[in-house]
Amino acid sequence: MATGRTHRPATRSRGIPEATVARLPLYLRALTALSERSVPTVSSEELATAAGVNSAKLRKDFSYLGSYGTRGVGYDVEYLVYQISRELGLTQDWPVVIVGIGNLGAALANYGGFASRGFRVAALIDADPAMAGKPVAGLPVRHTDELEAIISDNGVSIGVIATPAGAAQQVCDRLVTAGVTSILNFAPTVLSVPEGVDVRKVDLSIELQILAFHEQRKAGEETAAASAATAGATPVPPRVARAAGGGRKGPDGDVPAVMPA
Amino acid sequence: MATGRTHRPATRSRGIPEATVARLPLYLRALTALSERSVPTVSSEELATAAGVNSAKLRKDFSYLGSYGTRGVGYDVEYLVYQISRELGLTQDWPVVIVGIGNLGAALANYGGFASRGFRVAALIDADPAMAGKPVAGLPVRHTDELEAIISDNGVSIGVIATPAGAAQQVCDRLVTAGVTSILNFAPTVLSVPEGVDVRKVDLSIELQILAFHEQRKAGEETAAASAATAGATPVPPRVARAAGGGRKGPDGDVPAVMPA
DNA sequence: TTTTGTGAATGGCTTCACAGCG
DNA sequence: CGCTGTGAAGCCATTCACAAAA
Repeated sequence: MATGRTHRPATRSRGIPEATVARLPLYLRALTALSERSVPTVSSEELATAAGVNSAKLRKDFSYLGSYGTRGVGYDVEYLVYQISRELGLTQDWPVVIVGIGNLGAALANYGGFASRGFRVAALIDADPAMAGKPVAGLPVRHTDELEAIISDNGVSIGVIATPAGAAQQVCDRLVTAGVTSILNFAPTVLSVPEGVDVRKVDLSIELQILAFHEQRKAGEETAAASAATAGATPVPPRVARAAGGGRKGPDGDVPAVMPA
Repeated sequence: MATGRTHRPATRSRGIPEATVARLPLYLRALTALSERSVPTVSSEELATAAGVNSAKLRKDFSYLGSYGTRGVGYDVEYLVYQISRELGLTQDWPVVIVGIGNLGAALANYGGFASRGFRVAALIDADPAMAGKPVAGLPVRHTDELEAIISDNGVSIGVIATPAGAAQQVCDRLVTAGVTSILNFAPTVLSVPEGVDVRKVDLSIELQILAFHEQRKAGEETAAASAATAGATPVPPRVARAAGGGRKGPDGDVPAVMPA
């Protein structure tokens, strides 16, 4: 429906696998902690434990960046911190805007993890005129009308969307038109963006749903048919146009196989 | 160091691939939207577009759940909503606790996406005595002392950690001891948990760092050596015990290759 | 001897392409 | 004839295991 490709075009980033890129911030965090304790060197085994991965994976990841270790010794902490920071682009200054200053937007504005990694909150933007001028996390909230000006004045290329779902696509379009090319989306919607724009999505309820899936599996081993037992407000299992017999059935045998009346 | 396995033991969930499980909530959201518009059936192509994936993947995902479609027609929206909800365990009621009622914790407590999907916030818990009793999102904040009692009184099996990093492991240990077996962690730390406990991690700054990586790649095509140009407060590139020559170099040729003095 | 760096083996996920069913 | 369901192929990521370097 919208413009061409959607949702992470996965631009095969020159050589470094996407999975490795996603782990670099993890390594960086562990290394920073070591650096603060003035630990000079670290082995792949130790660092892997601290980052919560296994050491073979870590060494392979680092091998994509270059040979930065010393055999028989390990990795120089400071040097690795620098190399990974540079690889991630954190030696630069990245101005970001946060759009949608509700509970979540305010939490993001106050989050210390941004500033400490080269991300500078250039502006907070909200559509509510009553919010305009009110200080949040030490910054005055600006009105949406100013969005385009703020983006171009500050050379912002990364935008964070924390609006309600209904407003997200519209905000996204304006951000992109104004020159933003990377978007972190907290709104529960799939955003359409033109080629060349990266979108990453964080969805709080999706994570919980994944946990619930596994949780259910754990419980399923004890209580036999626990499905409809616990709830007090489960809606009626909908009947549906669905033929009996034929293909494979649901994996657990307890498919209702409801027939139309 | 800590107890046995760490960070997502990836319990090969009987039949359904992890990647598929992670997409089910996405499909569910798209289907719910269709359901609200009273759309009776949907093709894999349409639904895939709405969910931001490609249609072959969607069909393969659904094939793990069973044959719920009708050839030549598509999928019955209501029926699929029910099947996916059931598969994810959302037909049950899941009481959750949120520990750490700072900015983020409050945002989570107010987030509507939980309640609408079977997750009921059973309690908000904070270590600050000054917070105790104060209402947040309509619930009184309880003190950490009551944590164990709250968990067992409400049969809570899912916990959300939104504390500062320093407190996270301790809170995690107490949650696990009290009976929680699934944890959603917003604190920027790797949590150690015993076998059988699932942990999922949401890290706001990691997502931004991944975006910065790609952003840097985009910019790199235009401005040649942009690395140290923009910043005004970049710390000194650390010198380090690193021999010249030998192995492969960094992928972009501009490795400083600093020598010890 | 210790620990890295990496080919080779393995396993999982995605995509293709089409048989089969309605 | 349209669209699902799915083997088969291809791709990407993880893990193994060891040669090479310090």
